[in-house]
Amino acid sequence: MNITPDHLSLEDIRKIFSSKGIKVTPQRIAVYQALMRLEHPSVEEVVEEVHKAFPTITVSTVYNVLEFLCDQDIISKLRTNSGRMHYENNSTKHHHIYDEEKDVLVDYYDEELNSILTEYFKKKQIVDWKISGCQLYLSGKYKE
Amino acid sequence: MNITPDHLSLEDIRKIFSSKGIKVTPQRIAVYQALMRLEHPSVEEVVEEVHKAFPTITVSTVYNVLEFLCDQDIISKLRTNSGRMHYENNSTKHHHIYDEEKDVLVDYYDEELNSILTEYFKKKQIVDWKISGCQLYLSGKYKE
DNA sequence: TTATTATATTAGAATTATTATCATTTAAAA
DNA sequence: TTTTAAATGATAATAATTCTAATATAATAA
Repeated sequence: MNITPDHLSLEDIRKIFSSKGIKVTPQRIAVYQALMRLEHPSVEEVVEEVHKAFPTITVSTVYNVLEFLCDQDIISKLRTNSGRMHYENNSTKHHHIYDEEKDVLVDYYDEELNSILTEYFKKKQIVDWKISGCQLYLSGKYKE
Repeated sequence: MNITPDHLSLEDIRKIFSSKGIKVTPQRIAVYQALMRLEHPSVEEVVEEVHKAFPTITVSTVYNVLEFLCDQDIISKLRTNSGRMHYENNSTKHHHIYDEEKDVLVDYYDEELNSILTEYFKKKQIVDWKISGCQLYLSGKYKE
């Protein structure tokens, strides 16, 4: 079974932090919870969401916390061509489609593709590299 | 046969531009030639290289030309997590590995992978999307 | 060849996201 | 409760990129 962050209670979050020896602060919890509610948000979007529950948190802190959670491998980040950084929970493996027209990033889940890639890179080792991430970055236009 | 930009003469470059109805300017040629000599350079690196042959060109112009050549599908761009934009010729299809430690982008050529992906997305259409780009973005650490 | 004109180049200002600094506060161990 | 290393916050600094508007030029047509 795949535990997705959507199911995490406040106690679960505290546990994730404590188990890694990370101090539990209200700011970290708030940022993590905001990330649970959003899809690969930009920092600006995280700030906006966090402010609903925690109006006094500063932008600095949001930046600090997001970067820190990345270092701890609790969340991950990626940069779109627009130049903004986006963050997301390390839950289910997925890829991204970037909408060039609207400058929007969309999750792309594809279990079959995952298996193909995993299978491929299991047999094919890239010499001299220790690969930690593998994401397909599709780009195009959404036809509505 | 695959014509890679390394083999292009000045006349070839003029032809590429003219055939698309693009004005041929010394600045555009210089930028394009610089791109032929470098591997997915950042704008700063392009500027440095172009300056060797064309010291009076401005940074503005380099930005303009690179963006313009992208619009014309002559070159393409991608952004690393460091935040800088990188440009490269649209020659042979390839992917990228991003070295998280050194903040360096490396080309990853893999014909077998290309066929697998092409094959896969031939049979699997992503509904409501017109996909124009498909790149694998690997990240990790180089073991020297 | 020259005149015309739409387009390209340029210098510099403005913007934007992000990072750095450092004083203040706080979580959690002793 | 006290202690202290670490986290937060206000603000300044930076870096890459975009914008603006004046000037210059490539390519077309006369």
